[in-house]
Amino acid sequence: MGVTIHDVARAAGVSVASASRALSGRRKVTPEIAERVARAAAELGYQPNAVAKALRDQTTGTIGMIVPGIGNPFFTTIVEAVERELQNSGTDLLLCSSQYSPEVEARRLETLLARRVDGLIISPCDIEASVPAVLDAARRVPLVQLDRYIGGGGADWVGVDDEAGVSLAVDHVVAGGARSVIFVGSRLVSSSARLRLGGFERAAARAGVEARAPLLGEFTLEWGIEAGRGLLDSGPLPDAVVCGNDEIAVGLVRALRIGGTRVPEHVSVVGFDDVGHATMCDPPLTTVRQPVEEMAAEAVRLLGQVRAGDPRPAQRIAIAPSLVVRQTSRAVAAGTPVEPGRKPGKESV
Amino acid sequence: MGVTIHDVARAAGVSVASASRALSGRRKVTPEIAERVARAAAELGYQPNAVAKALRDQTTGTIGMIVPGIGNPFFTTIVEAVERELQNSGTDLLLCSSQYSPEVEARRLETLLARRVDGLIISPCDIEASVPAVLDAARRVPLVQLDRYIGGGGADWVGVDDEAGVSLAVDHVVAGGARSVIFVGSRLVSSSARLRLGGFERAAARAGVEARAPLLGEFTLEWGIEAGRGLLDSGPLPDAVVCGNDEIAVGLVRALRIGGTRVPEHVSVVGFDDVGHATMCDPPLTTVRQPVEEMAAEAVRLLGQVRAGDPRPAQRIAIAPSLVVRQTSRAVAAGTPVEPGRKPGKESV
DNA sequence: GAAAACCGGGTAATCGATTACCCAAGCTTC
DNA sequence: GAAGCTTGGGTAATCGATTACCCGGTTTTC
Repeated sequence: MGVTIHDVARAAGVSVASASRALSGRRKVTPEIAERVARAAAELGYQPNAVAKALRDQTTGTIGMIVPGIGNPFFTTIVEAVERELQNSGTDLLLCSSQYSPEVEARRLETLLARRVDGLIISPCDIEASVPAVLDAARRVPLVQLDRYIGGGGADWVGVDDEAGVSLAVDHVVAGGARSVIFVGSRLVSSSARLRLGGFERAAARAGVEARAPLLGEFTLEWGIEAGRGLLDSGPLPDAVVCGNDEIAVGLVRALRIGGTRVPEHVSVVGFDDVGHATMCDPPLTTVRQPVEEMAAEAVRLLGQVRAGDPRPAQRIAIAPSLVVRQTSRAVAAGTPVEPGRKPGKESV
Repeated sequence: MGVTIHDVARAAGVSVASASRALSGRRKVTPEIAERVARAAAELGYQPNAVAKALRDQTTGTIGMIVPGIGNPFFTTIVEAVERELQNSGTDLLLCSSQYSPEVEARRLETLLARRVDGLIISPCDIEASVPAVLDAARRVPLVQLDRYIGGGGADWVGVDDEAGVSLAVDHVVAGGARSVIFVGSRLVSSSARLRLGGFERAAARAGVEARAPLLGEFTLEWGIEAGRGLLDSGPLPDAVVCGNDEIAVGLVRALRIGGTRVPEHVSVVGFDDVGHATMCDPPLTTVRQPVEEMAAEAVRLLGQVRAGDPRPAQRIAIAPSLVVRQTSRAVAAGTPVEPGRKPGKESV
């Protein structure tokens, strides 16, 4: 291991400067030297040391990305989109997971900064606890928040228009005849969680329908199942459930159906994200689609413009989502009156 | 950006050597200097440049990991396990996806080697096409294959005993009364695909049951659904289906049930991996569990022992899997509940 | 024909952290 | 009291690639 440009230069019988120039082509060399250097490099299997290059150039050609977890298909999808976006720019991605922990997140930020990434794309796991580490990082290096953001502004952000997305969902189920609706989402530790709940409440009020007290847990299938059971156990079902993401929606649908409730005949369910298995579940999920490719492209573009510690006020770029109607929501035209879902066993409240 | 140890030394009024020693503690300094340096470093917000350190030390404190895709929950699970394993060793992980393409994989290997990772953990996407790049990398840096491996040996490997796992599955369905079985897996581009099919055929022969011609596609839910439809369309169903992984199994179960076939009453289905949503699907999936934590621990341990280009013959460490019986396979003896306290056909988490 | 411009090659500085090596001061030891 | 040891600080080399700067030779220009 470790053939350096000095070895190549020696083998080719030239100076390191000539070897470097021949290999990089940044200054002309005679064809003969070019040829000798190329041959020597090939024979020795020379591969430039990116660490040395990074030190000299003061740029590593890498950008860091931190997401809350790689078990969630939404994040893996967006990571893949960012990767694709970076593909031909020659920079590559250092991917980290914060494991939904602000402490781990802060540590990851530290090491990425120590490794002198040229930029950072982060989806901060906690709207409050993530603030200091993210602001500090934004002071040192170009940083763009993607999907989630920290409270108080202070760093640029690209994401979906969560409120608009939830409004689409609410308006859709109301158009399908729903008079009572409920939101099943995650506890309010992230911006997404808050905006989606807020959007839900405003949209329900605007539509003049009954909004039940929301159920808040995690962005997981498990929580969806649990919430579905909870709904079944606690009196008459609402006409529609708007979920914080697809994982919750899939779990919820499953729990409802196992409990004997028909979806969408008894209850409409709408998800959020449209990634992973939304199309593949049974029945296919009506959901709000996040424009992941555009979000990734926009994040990368913005990152190229941001300067570290720029005093310019932070931008927030919210991209419009769209509703994808599949089979967990009632058709708009169905004017049949709402019929209460079948209650299993228990009576309550 | 960019406060160096020189700045700290100047602010503290000492030499860079003293500053370095005070910060690293690798040689004694007077308490007074230690104090002054610590204060200067804190005030300036000094953070050592990992790039410079790496160049000087000839070690980066990173290991690279390449998996075929981060969309597959098996790979994200094993990545998380490796991350956990590395957590307290101070090294961190550069994660890459080869996107199931040997060309992308070769490029990723190049850039990881250029960045002088201290080691590599890779699940090569193609048993044949991945060979040259992986062997070349193994010559330059300690390398351990995890899960999948390349043909012809030449690099150490840690994984599950695929043959034994499939045997468990076959023996289980046979014990449940199956007389005809079929394998639904992936095309034979990876070692896992080949070993699982081979194991299936041998186990079926040993058990003396009819083995139908296998259906081979991708390790995806989509392929599982397609294969399930294919089974329904092509004459009498076998008694049991052994799947190449859980994604396939979940898709297949869904397709069968939508087609009116009852699982496990008409057909038993067994998956492989036991990650992601195996427990959460309906009905919960009987599957072969890969001991992911042990595999990750073993891979990291082995990586610490491997030398680059070691002429010693490559090791293959196959860890024994276990069968997790849930509700997609028939009970071994009629009337015995497979999971005590749970009724088949009723969902529980 | 001389000055200027150009061309292509080499030497050494640079990036930042670490540390081999040197040196001065204070001890110990006989 | 002199030789030797210990202690702790500073100077400069090192890692490898790039490039500012210099230099000798050739070509161009007036």
